[in-house]
Amino acid sequence: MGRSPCCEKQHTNKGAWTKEEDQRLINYIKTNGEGCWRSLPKAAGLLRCGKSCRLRWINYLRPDLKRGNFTEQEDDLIINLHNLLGNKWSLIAARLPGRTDNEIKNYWNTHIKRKLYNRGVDPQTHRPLNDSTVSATIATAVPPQAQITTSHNNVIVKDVSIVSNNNKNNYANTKINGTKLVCEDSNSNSSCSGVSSDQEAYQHQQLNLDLSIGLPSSRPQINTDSLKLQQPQDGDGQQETKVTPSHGVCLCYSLGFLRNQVCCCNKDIGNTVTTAVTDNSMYRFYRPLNI
DNA sequence: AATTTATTCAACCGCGTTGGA
DNA sequence: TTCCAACGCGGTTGAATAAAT
Repeated sequence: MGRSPCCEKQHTNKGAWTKEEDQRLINYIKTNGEGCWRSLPKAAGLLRCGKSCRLRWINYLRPDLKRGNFTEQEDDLIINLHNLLGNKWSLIAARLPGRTDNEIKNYWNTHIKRKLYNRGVDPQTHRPLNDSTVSATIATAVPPQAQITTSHNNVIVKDVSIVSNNNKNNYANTKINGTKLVCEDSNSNSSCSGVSSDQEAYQHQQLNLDLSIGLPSSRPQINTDSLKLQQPQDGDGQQETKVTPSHGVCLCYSLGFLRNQVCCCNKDIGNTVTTAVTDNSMYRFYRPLNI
């Protein structure tokens, strides 16, 4: 059994694309537009698998691609977005015009990982390499796809917006900093509420959480020059690297049912995770950026 | 100059998701 | 509701190139 192959393998080319193949693909897409990748190779006269054509176009031939080295600003943005999203390369790429998910993924693996290691930061967790203090209690209480990080005394649960079940009865039932959040289907006139409870275990039902991430509309862009790198020397000769952002950065996790919400917060919130309920049953979580 | 090792990145592969029949 | 083709994503591979010996 198993999945059938995406195309006939016997009569397809593999490996590097030739200039002629590139030109055929460009010409075809210019005339007919993107899409219907399965039938494209035959229509374009290419002995390639549809997937291969799609990848070649998206990662290399698209006219809006930016070529050349990544800038420092792009580096910082990638690091920040990865901190938020994890290895969601397509989501990260969506915030970097002209860059592809594949390009960013490669760049991450070859450059940024090393850069972060040199800073003493674990590229997966974005925490200091010698910091292993994650609350075991909370760690067992969040869905497997969520990411947990700590910032000072706060536990930050990220990436809880993976599952979406539109128009069904949905329950988001999770616990952050001892506050259990319940979000129910807006179609049934219910709303989100925060219920303090340190005792209740997480019960992961079906999440219906929209994640929107954006810099606050009324704030200036992050000045990366203001991120101060400190390397205090402790008694054992071990070094601990801390990066102290001079501003908190607003990261809005919108849990609810309205899409395309734009962050509207404009308050400095220091180093704590705070929550607020908006009038459209949205929860927003703010945290300072911690590189 | 030749060989080995490391690095980069385009391309592939497999799997999860989506949407139409 | 179920099935399945197509799409899209993330992890991995391997050829090409650069750097080191």
